[in-house]
Amino acid sequence: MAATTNADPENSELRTPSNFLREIIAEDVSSRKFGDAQIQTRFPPEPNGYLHIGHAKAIFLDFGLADEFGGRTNLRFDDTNPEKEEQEYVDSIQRDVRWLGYDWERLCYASDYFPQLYEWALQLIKNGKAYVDDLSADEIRRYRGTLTEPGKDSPYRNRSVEENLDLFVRMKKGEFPDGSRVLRARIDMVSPNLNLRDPVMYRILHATHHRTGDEWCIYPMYDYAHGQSDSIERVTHSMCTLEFADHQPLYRWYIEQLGIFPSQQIEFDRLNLTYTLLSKRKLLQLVQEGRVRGWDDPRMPTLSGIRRRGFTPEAIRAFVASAGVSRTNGIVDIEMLEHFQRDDLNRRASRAMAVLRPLKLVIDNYPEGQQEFVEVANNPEDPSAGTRQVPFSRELYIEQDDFREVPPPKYYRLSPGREVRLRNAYFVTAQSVAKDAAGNVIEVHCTYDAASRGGNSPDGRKVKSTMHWVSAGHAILAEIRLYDKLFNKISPGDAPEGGSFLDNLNPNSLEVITDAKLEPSLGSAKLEDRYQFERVGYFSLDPDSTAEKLIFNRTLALKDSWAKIEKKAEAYGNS
RNA sequence: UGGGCGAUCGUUCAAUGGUAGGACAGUGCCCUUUGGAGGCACUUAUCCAGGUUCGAAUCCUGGUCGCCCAGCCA
Repeated sequence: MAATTNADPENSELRTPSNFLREIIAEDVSSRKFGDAQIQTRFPPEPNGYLHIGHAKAIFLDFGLADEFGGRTNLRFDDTNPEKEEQEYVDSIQRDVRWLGYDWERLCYASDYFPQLYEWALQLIKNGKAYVDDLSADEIRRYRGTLTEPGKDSPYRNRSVEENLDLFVRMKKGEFPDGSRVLRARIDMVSPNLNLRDPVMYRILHATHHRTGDEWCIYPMYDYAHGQSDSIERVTHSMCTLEFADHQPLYRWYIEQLGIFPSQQIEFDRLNLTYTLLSKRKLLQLVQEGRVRGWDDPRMPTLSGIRRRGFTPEAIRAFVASAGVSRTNGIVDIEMLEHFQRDDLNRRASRAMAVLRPLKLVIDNYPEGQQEFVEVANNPEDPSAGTRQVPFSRELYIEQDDFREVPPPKYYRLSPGREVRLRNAYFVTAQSVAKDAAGNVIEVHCTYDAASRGGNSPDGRKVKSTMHWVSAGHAILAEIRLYDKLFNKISPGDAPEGGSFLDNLNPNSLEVITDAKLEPSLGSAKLEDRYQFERVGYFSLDPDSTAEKLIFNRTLALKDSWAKIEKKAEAYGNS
C-alpha cells in the first residue's frame, strides 16, 4: 500500500480543482521527462522535533500527488546534524505520518548515504570542484561578502588536488578538531546568490549520531546531502517550501557535476495558521520551559498534540486539501481547520449528554424513588448508529447556563414559569428556586408533563428550547479539560516591542472542570471514541484517564449562536 | 540596497486570451427534539499606470508593495 488517499479520480473529496504542482507532474509525465521512471517523491523531515500541522500539508502533497500518478513516496530522515537529532523524534515522526493515513514505500535516512556522499566528495575534489578551507567560521562569513557586496576568494581556494585529498581524508579520520577546517564546493565567490559562494559541504563534528554512532566525525551539510539523496532514491519531484528556492541552483549544480539522476526541486508555500505557532524552535522552547505539558499537549499544533486533542486525520487531510497550494505567503484562518474538524465529527461522533457546570433540577411532581429509561439516538445524522437507553429520574442536573432567574431578551432556555423540553424526555416548567446564603441559585424546582414523554406534547404545544440533562442519581463524575487558543495574537511569532513571543501566550488556554456530570454510558468510553456532548462540543478521552478517574478533552466547542447574540447585546450596551 | 519569489472577495484557492467562481468567515431568512446540523439568499476582489488585442486577472513595459537569502542549521 502506498497511501490511503484517493488514487481513484471518482473520489473527488480530497481533490483540489487544480494546482501548479499537479500540473508540473502531469506535464512531466506526458512529456516523458523521466522516461520510464515512475513518479517518485519523498517526505524528508529532520528528526529534530515533532511534526506539526504545517508538515501535514507537505505530507499530503508528497504522498498524495505521487499516489495520484501511480508513483511512490519514501519517508527519508534528513539526519545530517547529529547535534539536534534524536531517536525519539524518528519514532514520533513515523507514528504521526502513519496516523495521518500514509505509508511509505521505503524508510530512508540521509545517514545511510554518508559513504556514497563521501565518495562523491572525493570525486569533486579530484575534478577541482571542491577544496579544504582552513578559514575559521568567522573568516568564512567575512569572506562571503554581503547581499550587496561580492565575496572574495579564500587563500586556500587554490590548493592542489593532492593536498585537498590528503586533508579531506584526514578530516574524515578525525585528525582535526571541530571547526578547524571545512570542505567547500568551488563555485563562484561573486555570485549574486549567496548559496553559490563556495558553500560548505562538510564540517567536522565529533558528535555521536543517533544512528551511525561515532563512525563519522565529518557531516555533510543539507545542501550537499539533500539533492544527492533525492537522486539516489530516483526522486523525480522533490517538493519543498519556498525558502529553499534560492538553493535550487546549488541543488542542480551538485547533481550536474556528479552526473547523477536529475531529481528536480519544486517549491511551494508553507502552511500558516492564524493564532498558531509553527516554528519548531519555538515549539521546542514551549516544551522545554514547561509552558505546555509536552509535545503532545492538546494545545500544541503538533500532530501528536492535535491527535490527543481529538482531531482526526480525515479532517486534517480534508482541510489541507481545501486550503490549497500556491507560491504566495499567506495565513489561513484557523476557523477553516476547525470547520473541517466539526464537519467530520458531526457526521461520526456519538452523541451523549454531559453537564459541565451542574445545576440541580428537581421535578416536584415526579414520584420520589421512581426511575425510567428513555431511548436516545446515538447519532441523529446517522440512523445506523442505533439508540441507547438513558436513565431519567426526579433529580437531574442541567447546565447552569441553561437557567436564568431573570431571562435576558432572546433567551429561550429555562426561567421561572417557562416551559422547555428536556431532550428525549419530557416538557418541564420551572416553578421556583432555592438559593444559598449568598443568593446564588443552587436548585431549580419544576413540574413535568407526564404526557410529553419522549419530548412531544400530544396537544401539539411547542417549546422554544431543548436542553440536555443527566440524572443525578445515575451520573458519573469526570474531569473535563477545556482548551482555548494557546496564543491570543493572530501571528504569535511576532514579538511585541521589547518582548518575546511568550508574551502572546493566552493565560486562559486551559480550563479544568473537575466535577462534570456524565450520562452513565460514557463510563465505557475508549481512547479512540469520539463524542459530541450535545449542545456543548466534541470530546474524547484523554490518555491520562483511568478507570477511577475519567478525563475528557474538549476537541472543539459547538458553534454557539446564543453566545453571539449575547456578545452583540453586550456590545450595544447591555440593552 | 544585490539576487530570488510573489500580488484575485476579510481569508484561502480557482479561472491556463473569451460570463471572475468555490471554500472559510460574516449578514439575513427558513427549518430544527442540539440556539448544533441542514437549506436559501446577500455582501465584498483582479496592486497601480501605460501598452498589445475584437477581447486581458491572464501577454508586454514601467512602477508599488510583501516574503526569502549574508549558519561550519535544515
